[in-house]
Amino acid sequence: MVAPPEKPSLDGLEQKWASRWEAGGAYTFDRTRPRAEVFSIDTPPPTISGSLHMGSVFGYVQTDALARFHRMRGQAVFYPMGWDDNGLPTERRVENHFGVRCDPSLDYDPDFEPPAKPDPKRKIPCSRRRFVELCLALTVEDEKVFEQVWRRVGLSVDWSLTYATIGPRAQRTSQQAFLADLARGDAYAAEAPTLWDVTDQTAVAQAELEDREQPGAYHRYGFARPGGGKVFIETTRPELLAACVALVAHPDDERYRSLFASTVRSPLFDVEVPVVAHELADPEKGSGIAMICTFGDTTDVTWWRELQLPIRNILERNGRLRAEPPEAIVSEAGRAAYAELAGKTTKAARARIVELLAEAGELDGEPTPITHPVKFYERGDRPLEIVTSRQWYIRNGGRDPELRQTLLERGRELRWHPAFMRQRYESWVEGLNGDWLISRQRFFGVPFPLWYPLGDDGVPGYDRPILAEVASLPVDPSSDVPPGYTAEQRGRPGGFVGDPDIMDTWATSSLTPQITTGWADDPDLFARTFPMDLRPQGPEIIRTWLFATIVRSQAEFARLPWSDASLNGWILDPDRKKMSKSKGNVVTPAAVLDEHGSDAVRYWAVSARPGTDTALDVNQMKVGRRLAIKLLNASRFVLSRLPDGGAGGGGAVTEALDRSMLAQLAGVVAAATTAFEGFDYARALEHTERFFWRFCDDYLELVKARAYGEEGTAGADSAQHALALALDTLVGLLAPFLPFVTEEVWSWSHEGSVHRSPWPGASALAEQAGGADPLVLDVAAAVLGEIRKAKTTAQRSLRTEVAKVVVSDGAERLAALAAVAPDVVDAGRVAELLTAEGEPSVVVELAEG
RNA sequence: GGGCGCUUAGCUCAGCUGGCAAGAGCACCUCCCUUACAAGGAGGGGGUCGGGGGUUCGAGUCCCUCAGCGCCCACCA
Repeated sequence: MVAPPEKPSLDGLEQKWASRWEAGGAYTFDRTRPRAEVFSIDTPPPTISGSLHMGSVFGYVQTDALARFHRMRGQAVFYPMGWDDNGLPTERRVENHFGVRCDPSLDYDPDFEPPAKPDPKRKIPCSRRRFVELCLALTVEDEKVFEQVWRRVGLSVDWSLTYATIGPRAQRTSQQAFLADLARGDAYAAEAPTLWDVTDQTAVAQAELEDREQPGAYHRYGFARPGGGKVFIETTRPELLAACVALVAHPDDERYRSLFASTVRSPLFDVEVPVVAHELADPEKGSGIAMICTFGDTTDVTWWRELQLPIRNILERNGRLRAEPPEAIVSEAGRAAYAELAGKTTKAARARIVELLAEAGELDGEPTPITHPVKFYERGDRPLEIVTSRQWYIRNGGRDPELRQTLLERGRELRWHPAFMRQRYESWVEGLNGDWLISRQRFFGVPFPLWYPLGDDGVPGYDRPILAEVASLPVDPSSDVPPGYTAEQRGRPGGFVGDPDIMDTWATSSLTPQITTGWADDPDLFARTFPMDLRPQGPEIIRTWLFATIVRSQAEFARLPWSDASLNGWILDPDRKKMSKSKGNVVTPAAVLDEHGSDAVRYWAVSARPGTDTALDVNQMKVGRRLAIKLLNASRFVLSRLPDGGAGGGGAVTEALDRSMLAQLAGVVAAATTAFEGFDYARALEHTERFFWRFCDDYLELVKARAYGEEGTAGADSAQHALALALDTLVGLLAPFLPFVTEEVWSWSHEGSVHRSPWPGASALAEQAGGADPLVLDVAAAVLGEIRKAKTTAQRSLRTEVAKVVVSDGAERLAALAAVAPDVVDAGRVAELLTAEGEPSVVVELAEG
């Protein structure tokens, strides 16, 4: 306990208290507590290779306010922090940072050093193991930056519970969960057409897609009908003509009905393809009949599958057309035409085939420019292609109506804050069109814990994988040896090979509840923390993180992983655009924190309604700073009036004004508590803040003279007890929002941390208020307000003496006023206060001066 | 094409189950060094609550409809 300084200031509070909290273990999770007394939070692990921006601070601070509330309520708050460091974003960053690229065919060279001057145009190849080492080195640095900002804004996480998605615990959990999924049949491998990013050369999942409007053109050309004449199709992908396996029209389309079950011949390549019927063919689109290629888009995949068409693949994984033409092209002219396209990118091939079609007189008219949505990998910059490959999947209801229904029901069971966010979950689940593809042909991530035996012919036995033993996890099949084999047998006929892929980063992130609560390795902790209480996150990752987490929990536990989910809003720049790096409007948190201070920035974040998009508003931070300074000064004043500087306690509150104030405060505590219980931190703050200003502006002024002892000891005692009680209550109510300044103020009159003190209770206040009427304070404040107004209007100082005040009002309000008349007289410097029943009015007569 | 959210003072936003003579902060204007606070305080001006219809004694608050903005989802040849 330290007496308040003469001139309280916010300077230095952040460093001072952050280090004391750390040293004192203020936020350490008490793992002896039973599940019922634990509040566990499934914190989003930020992508540490991404830039830190104010949007992150925004959401995390809101969650922290909730964490602090629950901690003060006496719960053991389980609040870990994770770093999402695996996956493509880190690989990209490492490639650019060090000027290297991963070449898995290279042997490990421990002496390999990245170039001194990285050249983005000429990245030096390095082995997979070395590449992963570089990734790990860089992520460690990135994590430090994030941790510093989180500590700076005062997140009350238990830093001993930190994890990384590439760390051993996350790897073990991911692999163990995968093996469990595999055993249950919730995970499986399949060879199938998949969406493919040609730049990163990996498969991607439905959840990672986004549509982008792209310029394109309809190209119209004809297929030769059997009896002569042509049937014209329109396509935006003419370069896939060689991959065409059929034409399709709607079964009811009169124009093409006669062609069904017949065949037509393609231009240039002279390949015979059937004309088929399918409901998905839209008579309104183009010419009403479409080319089915393997594969131009996902509709092609549907047609190919449902109509059982052959596959005619012309696209390599690098996005270029294959060197050899499909076997179906037999004519010399056709093979020559294909040779013109071989090896070209789709874009170049498109340009060339248009020329070829035009030269051959096959193009009907000029291509018609259009813009149309094209699927992209969300992190990619070239359109996705579809290639057939062997991949791992996890069942997510995309092919199983029963599971889908179960997952929808889980979504309804979950309490969403705000509730409307559930709509996004529902539309996502309802729109699923396949299982979750979790394998990625990349390097920095959690490997699949299995190997394949090699036959005597050197061909992997994909249908009989060798699984890792759970006790051996985590394993890396590219360096570890499967049970029953020796290292020398790797890659040899009769030996084995490791599965080369890694898991999608969401396949790990979807297990954050399992990772943090110790599902795989700490049954005691697991029992105390799972299922968790709260999943806080951004709305943009409902379809990925939130959904995938429910999928995994449903598979393993057949239950929700948490009871509540809170969704924060977007941060918009002052022009109401969503902040993003590409727009160059990102403000770094460090700069903002430096300028305004943590409590002020936190105030801005927690003023925003849950789930509401919010502008980055510097003004709001200034308001928060003002509130913090006000708290310092008001607290200093209150404590200066208390005997022993506030260390004493107890005593009775007897005066009407004091009791009325406490009665109002009791209502505020109740309202704030209710709001917090409903995860509405912003409303809790609003109630508290409104009262706090009323307390400072009116109550403190009204009670001041009495607190100074000008009205005798009894009145002073009552004031002092009320002041002490109110101050402790207000500091407690504000603590979740402004942890630094409240801790400072608390330390002036208490030992220990306010953040470990009990959340204020309404009943103790109500007891001291003794059933007093909240109206009393309101009436007193109103009259005082009129007196001030009179002085201000007269352009006189507030110290000006008042000769006479005549208050006219109803009996009830006059009675209230009578009870506090001496306080009003003192605060207003009034010589004579008269009252009369009648229409409400306050007449103020200033003294001469 | 389906869905969700938003539209309240110049700006950023509250206004929860209908009672508001419409709020806060910032900005603007006036005044005040008052012994907690000049990184302050006291006051003031400013809004037909997006448009239109309806329910109701009463609507910013409920219903319908239209418009604009943002977002989510969708099999977009």
